[in-house]
Amino acid sequence: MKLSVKSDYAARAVLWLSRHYQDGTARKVEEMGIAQGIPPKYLVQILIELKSKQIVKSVRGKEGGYLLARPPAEITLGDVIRAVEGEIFDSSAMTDPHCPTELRDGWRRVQRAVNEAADSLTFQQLLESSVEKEKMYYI
Amino acid sequence: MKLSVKSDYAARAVLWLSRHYQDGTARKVEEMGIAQGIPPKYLVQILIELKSKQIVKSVRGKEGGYLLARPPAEITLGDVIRAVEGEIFDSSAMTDPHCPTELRDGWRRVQRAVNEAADSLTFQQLLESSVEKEKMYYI
DNA sequence: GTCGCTTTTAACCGAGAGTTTCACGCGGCG
DNA sequence: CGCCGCGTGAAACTCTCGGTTAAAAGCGAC
Repeated sequence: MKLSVKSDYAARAVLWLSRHYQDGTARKVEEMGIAQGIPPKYLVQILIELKSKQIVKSVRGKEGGYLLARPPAEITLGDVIRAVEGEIFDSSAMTDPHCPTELRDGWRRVQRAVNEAADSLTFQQLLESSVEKEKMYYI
Repeated sequence: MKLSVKSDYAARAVLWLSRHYQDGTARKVEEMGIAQGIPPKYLVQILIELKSKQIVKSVRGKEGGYLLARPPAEITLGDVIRAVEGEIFDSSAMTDPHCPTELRDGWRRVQRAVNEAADSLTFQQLLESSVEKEKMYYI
């Protein structure tokens, strides 16, 4: 069970946009891609999916680019993952009739756990966790 | 993020062996495969991995087969998944230096959540959850 | 209007992992 | 010794992921 790079890329992009959320100005895909080590041509696809799920907005033309559709505090890690991947923690077991129901309940239980964990983590918190760390250095 | 069928198969196999744990007699892989809807030839490979992780034992020769290496109460869902897949919830983000540390901490957090969920679920509990359900019918 | 900059969309492709099957060697029980 | 079922490696097959290409279209400036 491994997380796709796509989800990681998406999260990086949103986190990066979160850092620039204050100024309310759009950022170009290319800039974002280079800054975060993401192939820009690939990043485009991801951003489009994020846009269709109302997580980011876009403006066209010169001085165009992307920006968050809502404040970082209202975007959770779960939102982003679900946007690019379907349901977090999918499994063929969920639909396979051969899978015993007891086991399916088990899978659902860990599924719920990962969902709760991902949904209780906003990008605002991620930002603050970084400044939290900087404070540590002052001690 | 999706669970491989392999993990599902492994869990089904262990659950099935758990049901027959009492009699302490070995069960053939063919029987198990057919009963659980798992390609027997594939199941063999899975069982070998489970055996190398001390989750099941095997006996050879006629009347040979597989049985649990320890009671169902001492086998967790996490044990089984880790046996056939490496670490549960792996991600390239964990090692990629381009991934911001704040985000990496986020990933680790959900990783911990899924690990705890999987480790706190023993096959004994899964078995009991099924009889639990039968009791529901008596109401 | 049109030129240059950007996003948007769809189609495409290579690589690699996951799944499944095959063939054959080996080990123990009767 | 002979049978039966585990043990193991490798071949074939499928499918998704990661990434690229190219064309279409919106927006602003001149």
